[in-house]
Parts: sequence; structure tokens; C-alpha cells
Amino acid sequence: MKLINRDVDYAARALVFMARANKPTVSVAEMSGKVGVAGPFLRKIMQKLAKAGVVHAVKGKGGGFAMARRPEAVTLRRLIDVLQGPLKLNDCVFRQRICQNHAGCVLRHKIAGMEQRLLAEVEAVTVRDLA
Amino acid sequence: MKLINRDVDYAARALVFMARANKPTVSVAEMSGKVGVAGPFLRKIMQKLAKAGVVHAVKGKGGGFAMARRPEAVTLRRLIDVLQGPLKLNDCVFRQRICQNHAGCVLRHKIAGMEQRLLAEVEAVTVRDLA
DNA sequence: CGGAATGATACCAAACGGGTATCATTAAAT
DNA sequence: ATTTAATGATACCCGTTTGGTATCATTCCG
Repeated sequence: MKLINRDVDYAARALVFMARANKPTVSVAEMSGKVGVAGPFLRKIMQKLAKAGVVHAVKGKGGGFAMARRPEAVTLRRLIDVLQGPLKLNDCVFRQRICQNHAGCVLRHKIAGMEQRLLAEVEAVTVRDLA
Repeated sequence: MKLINRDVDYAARALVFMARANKPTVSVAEMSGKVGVAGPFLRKIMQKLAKAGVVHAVKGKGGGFAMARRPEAVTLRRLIDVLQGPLKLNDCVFRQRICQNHAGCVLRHKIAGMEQRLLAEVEAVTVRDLA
């Protein structure tokens, strides 16, 4: 049971790299080596981040990506939401026929509580904390 | 990202059923209908629980399964451990080359903290709570 | 116009998860 | 002893997810 997948991990690294680099834009080619991931793969990740507004893309020669917000405004929760979908600890377990039985209800209720507390924790971690 | 998989969910239901039933043993045939899962599948789950010592198996006619411990002594954590492996939020993300980069280190450290707190929560939930 | 960058998409292979089927073993009931 | 009702152990299947690669289109600086 992974809290984060590789996409999120790579994204975190890349964003830290960008936050540290004092440049208007950083290209994937520059980052991929340092982040430790193949270029095309990282690009796919950056594209998702761009679509979600976490970073800003600049096409053409000399282009690349730039952070769209300050590092302390980018939370781990946001990265998880964008790159692996919303954090739902109850995900997909008995979509149908929810709570026919009492035990399931109680269990799911308890898990929902855990989810809330975990969400608060991932919300509290920012790119700034990682840099 | 599921906290529990279906095995754990089914197991929880079955154990609650067993805890309520005032009988020395309960057969899979009796439970499967109420739990809402096909017999053979539930049996596979019960076998794992038996191997792990959570329940006690009685073979032969009139046999079935019986709880090996009191309901309040069976935690959700135990079920997770037995049926889907230890809860590791960092599971499998960059097994190799751990912490070559600072960002990864910090992130993993924070996740480790979340894991500890989550573990305490699943440890606190017992079959008795669900019954 | 040419080169360097992202955008979009399609594809692939391996791992995982949920589920079924089959045969062996045990032990009570008759 | 035979039948019958139960678990033990395995093997298999299949759909989904996941990690990863490849390809072509688009943009824009020089």
C-alpha cells in the first residue's frame, strides 16, 4: 500500500530542483539526469503538472517549465491529487451495496476518520519543506 | 490507494459474524451467504487466518472455524498484516538507491511519521468495535 | 527556416488483484 | 466401513493498473 507512487516521487524531486534553480525556466533535459528518471517519462509527469496549473510551460527554444506558485504553496496533497488521484482510503472497496451490514459500516466509518487525519498531514507538507 | 483490500474487508465481516454466533464452530457455507462472498474465496481467506492463528480450524463433518482469541484481541492491524502484508506507506518506491537526494530523504521521513500514526490507528480498531 | 523545446497520444510489458476450479485430507454420522 | 461434510493446498484465469517507451505534432527563439 503505497501512499505515493513514483510519479509523485519524481514530481517532488523535480519541483525541488526547480525551486532551487535560480532560472526562469528549467527544461526536462536539465532535470532528468538529476532527478534520476528517463526524459520522456518525466516529461509526461510535467505535462500533467502543467495542465493542473502547478507549473507553467514555455514551449520553443529556450523554453521549459517554471513553478507557477511559490514552493510553500505547493502541497504534497496537491501532487497526489494531480498525479495519482484523490486520496481515498476506502477506494473501490464495495462500491455497490455499501453498508448492507453493520460491521462494514463501522469499519468504513473508522477508515474515513483515518483518511481525514492523513489528508491533513499530506496537506501540511510543501515543496518548501523538501528543499 | 486502498487502506484495506477485499480480503481484509471480508475477513472483518466473517469475524464479526463468528463473534456474534454463539456456536463452537462456524462453517464457511454458513458464513458465505451472510458475508456476501463466494464460498471458495472466503475459504481461502479463512485458511490464511487459520495459518496465522487468528482463528482455529476444525476439519471434518460438523467442523468449521472458531475464533482463537477474544474479539477485542483481534486488531485491524493484524488482519492487514496477515491478509495484505505489513502496512508500509513507503512500500516499493525506490527500493534501490534510497536517499541519494535530499528531497527524497525528507519526503520519506515525513511519510514514515504518517505511517507510524496510521499504524497506531489500525492497531486500535478491534473486531469487538465492529460487532 | 531550422533547431530546441513541450503537447498529445498510442503502445507495451510486467505485476497485481479479485476470483474460480480441482483434488486431497480429515473426521463425524450412520 | 462407507458416506458425507467440512477444511487444506494449489493451480489457473483474467481484467486492471502501473511503470515505461516511442512517435509525431506544435510552438517559438534565433
